[in-house]
Amino acid sequence: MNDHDTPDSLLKLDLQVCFALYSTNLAMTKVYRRLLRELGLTYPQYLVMMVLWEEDGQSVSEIGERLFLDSATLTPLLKRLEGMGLLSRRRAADDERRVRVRLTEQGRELRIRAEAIPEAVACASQCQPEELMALKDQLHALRRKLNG
Amino acid sequence: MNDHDTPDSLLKLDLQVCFALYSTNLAMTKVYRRLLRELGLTYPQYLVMMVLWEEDGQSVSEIGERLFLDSATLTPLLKRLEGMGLLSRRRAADDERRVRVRLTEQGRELRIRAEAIPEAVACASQCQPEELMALKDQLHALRRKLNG
DNA sequence: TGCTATTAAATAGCGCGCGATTTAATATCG
DNA sequence: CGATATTAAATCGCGCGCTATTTAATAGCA
Repeated sequence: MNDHDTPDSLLKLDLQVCFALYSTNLAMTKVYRRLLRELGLTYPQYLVMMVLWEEDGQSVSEIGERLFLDSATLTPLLKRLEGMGLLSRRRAADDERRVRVRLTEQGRELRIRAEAIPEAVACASQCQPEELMALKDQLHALRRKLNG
Repeated sequence: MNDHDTPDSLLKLDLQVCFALYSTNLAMTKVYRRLLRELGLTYPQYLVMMVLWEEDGQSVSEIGERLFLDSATLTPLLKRLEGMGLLSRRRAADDERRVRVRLTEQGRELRIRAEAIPEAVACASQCQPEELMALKDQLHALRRKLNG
């Protein structure tokens, strides 16, 4: 039975979109898991490292704004990265509520090894750049609407 | 700096797609969480219920194939749904390795209350049906490539 | 100044998702 | 038949992601 044949096609359609989002995200995470294993990182940890590679010394909430995550998720994650020797966490001198997160030398060096990851993921996706660009834009638009 | 200005634009582009997928999925889950709270379900539990509403009496691995999940995820989840009185789990008589999952009367009845969910999600997404359809197809295509 | 409100981060508890392993039942083959 | 291989589900341990709450520091204001 096709969606268009049912009176509630709109309802079923969006369900399929949400499940497509959910299951594709699982598939994407699996690809990253395999690639990131040799770096010793999970995908969320990799995202945090990328945020810091782009701009070091951000606070927990600044990182959270970039990644749409809060301190309940980030604090334990950052502690694990700290335990691996990739970064340091210290209260800011001017405002001791804030915790500044700084890369260690080892954390900065990891970037070089991580630069092979995107190409490997692109290879696994086997998509044309235009497709990926279009998909990205649609996802961003949907995210904005869902968050707003 | 625009992606097109850098020599590694392809690499950055796909990163953005993966993060878009990740963060949009988080946003989608948040919307569902609020809507599903009154039903007492999480989004993965809701997915399992939908699979069973569509065809009752499936085994754990059959449910898993539909949802791209394995028994390590499903067994505890199904036990929770069983504890809520929504379904029963029993070893199949003809092959005692398999566990048949059946909806209870209460589980079947929940479907009526759940029918309001898709419309509410569609409303939150504020997208045109054509957009959602296009997005769904692109996600399915990407998922197939990532899984394959 | 001193009081309250707000903010940042941390914590506790729960439910996924999964890699790895275990247990038990069935299938296969000599 | 019996030994081995395969399969289905369960189990264990870990890392998110989140709600709700707590702790501590700063802001705002009489």
